[in-house]
Amino acid sequence: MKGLTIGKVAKEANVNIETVRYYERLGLISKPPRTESGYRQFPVEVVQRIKFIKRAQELGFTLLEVNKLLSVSDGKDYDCHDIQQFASKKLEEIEQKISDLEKIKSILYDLSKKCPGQGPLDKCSILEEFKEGSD
Amino acid sequence: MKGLTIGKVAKEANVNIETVRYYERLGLISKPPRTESGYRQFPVEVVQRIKFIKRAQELGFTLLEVNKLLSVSDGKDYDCHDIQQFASKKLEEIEQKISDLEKIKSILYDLSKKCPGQGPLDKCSILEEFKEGSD
DNA sequence: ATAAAGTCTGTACTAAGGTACAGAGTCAAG
DNA sequence: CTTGACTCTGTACCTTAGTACAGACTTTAT
Repeated sequence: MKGLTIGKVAKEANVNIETVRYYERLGLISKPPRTESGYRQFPVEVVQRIKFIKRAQELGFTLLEVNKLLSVSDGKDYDCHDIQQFASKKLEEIEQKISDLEKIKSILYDLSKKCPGQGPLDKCSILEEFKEGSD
Repeated sequence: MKGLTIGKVAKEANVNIETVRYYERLGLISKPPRTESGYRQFPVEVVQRIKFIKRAQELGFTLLEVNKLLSVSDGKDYDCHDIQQFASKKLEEIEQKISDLEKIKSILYDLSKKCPGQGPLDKCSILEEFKEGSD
């Protein structure tokens, strides 16, 4: 068979078959051609695309946002102004995310450092660090 | 009234009143004392805590994960081994998140750079960059 | 002292992101 | 040439994270 069956795609991308169909419905991946009998024939790239989607989700982007990200990347019908706007907004968000993650990182670091020394470790408030900049 | 009413907390933390109650139910914030008549009296710190929760969510942590993060930070019933494990697992995840975010960042950067020069910008695939390391 | 605004509990609803069938047809291996 | 593994569509269901009342009580502002 030409192209990948849905089962292969799902397996390669580490997702449920239904998830693939779901993404197709949402337009996150494009409708693949079908065989005579109606079986989907996916191009191999779709696996990469699904992995990207999953990853972006774990980074806190919604499927809608991922969709836009991908559409722009696909060169879909957006004008330059639109893309500039979108990119710079996302960039800001990402900067903030990175900086907050760095904070959490250093907190966790402290936390685990305090640990082997025993004690109730009650003064390691994660919140202290977040007094500024989280809002 | 001693402490903050639920309405004040919600307003300060920029969330719905119901969300505050919801978090209380889940144990993300502890049950506050009540007035004679049953009104909640929240300590001011709760606002900070809720902001932290919201922020962590935007970074892709589930409420369950946030709960653990906070419990550990609160010095709750975990032994050192537990905390070490947890912290190092989370640290790894965070490192990965940061590195993926950096990737997306540079992609967006490229995207917006290509833009003013017009053209269909069809070769800026976000996916190319994700071939390795996303899984 | 009375209205408006706030709060209480409990239950029900929503939206996002899937997941799980049922019932029917298709493909591939022995 | 049949049996088991796949796939199809469609609908229903699930979890997470809230949100929205209803009906009753409390506080506050005038």
